[in-house]
Amino acid sequence: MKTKFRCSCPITSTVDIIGDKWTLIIVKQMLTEGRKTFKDFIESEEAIASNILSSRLKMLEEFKIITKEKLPDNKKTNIYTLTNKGVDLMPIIAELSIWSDKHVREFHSELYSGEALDIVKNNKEGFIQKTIEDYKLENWK
Amino acid sequence: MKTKFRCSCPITSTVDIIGDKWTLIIVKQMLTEGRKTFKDFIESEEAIASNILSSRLKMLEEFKIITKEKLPDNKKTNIYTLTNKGVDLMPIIAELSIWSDKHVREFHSELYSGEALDIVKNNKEGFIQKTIEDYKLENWK
DNA sequence: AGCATTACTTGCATTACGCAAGTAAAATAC
DNA sequence: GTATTTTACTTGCGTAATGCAAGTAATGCT
Repeated sequence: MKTKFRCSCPITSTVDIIGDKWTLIIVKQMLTEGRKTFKDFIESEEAIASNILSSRLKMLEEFKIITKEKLPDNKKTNIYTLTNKGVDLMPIIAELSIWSDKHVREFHSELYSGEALDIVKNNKEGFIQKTIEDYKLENWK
Repeated sequence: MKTKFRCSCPITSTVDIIGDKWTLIIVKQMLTEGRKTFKDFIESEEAIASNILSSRLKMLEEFKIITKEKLPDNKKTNIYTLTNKGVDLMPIIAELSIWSDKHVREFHSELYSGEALDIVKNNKEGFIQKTIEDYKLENWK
């Protein structure tokens, strides 16, 4: 997986990295669903295939968006953790959810409506900061 | 091109629509580069292939993100215009540029640094609103 | 010791993307 | 008014990304 940048446009270059069907979904699952192991991701609602997951985790590590480590008392389970670069994707994820709530519902009536959506709509910046803070407290011990 | 939604998560559903290599690039070109015809997009720096462009424009029309029309004095050139749903993608695009400026530069040293980036960093909300306003004034006559 | 779990890899089918060429209709040039 | 160019595509084909099912190796659990 060698990412080639199409040009020098910052927007296009970000899409070159995270512009696929799975990368942001994995980051979302880490930030908002507490997933951190291979198994966690495999068992998610979106049902990513294990080969795709494997290649994406590798790519995310290469770009320093996540780190991979083992806990001292378990030599089997890998723990994937978002770096600062990774949690900084939260504003993008928040905007995706806002756009969805406003414009996707029309085409997808079963879209989830929950408390988190109301919070992000009423206090976007606060929600982003709190999600990041909570993630760090829980995972950056 | 039939978009199937993977699940009821708002974030995942937005990625189901715009999560590919080209969709957001086309929207960016409309909002920030003034492109509006097939030719405009073909001639862009990113150099999209004409068959991909064609299929994306169709998809964007189906999702009501853009409209297609002809000017009264020209029966050949189609004008593509962002709808309200389309311009509402601007916050996502702004966040992509911010993340890029902060975290992509490390891997892509030729990344463009321009006035627009400074503006978006200093006054994100203002920049988003002004870009949308300017687009509407120019294209929604 | 034996079974289950975790984190993968491998093989193959399908869908997305990239490149080159071709086409039809309208606009422009002569 | 005929010829050339322009615009907006489509078609064909090769490569890359994704999806699905099965297999594997090492660790942890009983």
